[in-house]
Amino acid sequence: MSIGKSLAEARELSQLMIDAADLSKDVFSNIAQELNIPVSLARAICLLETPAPMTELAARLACDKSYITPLADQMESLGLINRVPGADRRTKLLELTPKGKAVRKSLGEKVAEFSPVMVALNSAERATFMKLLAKIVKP
Amino acid sequence: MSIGKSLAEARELSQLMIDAADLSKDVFSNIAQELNIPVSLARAICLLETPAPMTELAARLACDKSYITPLADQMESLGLINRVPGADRRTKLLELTPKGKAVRKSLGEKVAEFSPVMVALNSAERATFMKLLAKIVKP
DNA sequence: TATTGTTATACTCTATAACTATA
DNA sequence: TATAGTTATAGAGTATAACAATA
Repeated sequence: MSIGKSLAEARELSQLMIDAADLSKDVFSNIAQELNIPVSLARAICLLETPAPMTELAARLACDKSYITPLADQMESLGLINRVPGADRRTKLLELTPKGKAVRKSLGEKVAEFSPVMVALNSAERATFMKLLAKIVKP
Repeated sequence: MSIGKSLAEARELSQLMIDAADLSKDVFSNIAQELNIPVSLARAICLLETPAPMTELAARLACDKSYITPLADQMESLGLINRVPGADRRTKLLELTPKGKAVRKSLGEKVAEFSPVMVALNSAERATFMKLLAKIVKP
């Protein structure tokens, strides 16, 4: 294969992958918007299946802990979580309220229904896609 | 298939796809950094195979034209492009200098060599991957 | 001394709106 | 009137650093 060709292939394939990821994020944003939840909060809510310390949530979101405080403030003021005592007196767990759990369930259902990978690919294709993605991400 | 299972699959697959795209972007950022080019400029340079009006570059980068001016300023001050007259007296074309072309060539070569999709997948796998991505993005 | 969460601040990226000059 | 590029400004999203309480 010529160098020029692999160059073009690398660019095209990388760009297509980025486009697909962006599309997936856009769909998630739209789902969050329909539920009247800022998308940053929706992401956090998805990661709160069980109560978690704020530092742990920061790790899951791959962001700084200082970013979590205003996020938690917003979720709290929307009645989606409560700050409950943790192992320490330092630690606060973010725990979904019943309303928060309902929102999380709705998010999950809509993601399963409208996520581009679910809409565009059948079960066998998704299995293949998963294997290829794992190869790209893992090494 | 249970609803719970497809929900988990949707999330896992979407997240993996986003992770793969982020990895690809990180690799590109590192390549740009090694060449001492801000990544925003590197992206633009890749799209300037032939001289293009600034509005056209904005369209290719999917951004507002007002974002192009400072980008062009930086590229110009680094000696990577020149603003040359276009069809109109309004239009300016961004044209890579010899240095700009050399940087673009280096970028292309490194992308072809280090892009995660190229590193992780063989030719047949890339063909499959491309088809699946096209299905996700196109419809 | 190290860690949890908070606060205040600052930075990066990008867009909006108003402007100039052409068309 | 519409278009190309520019300018000034503003906003979203996120990080850094210093701090308080606790360990």
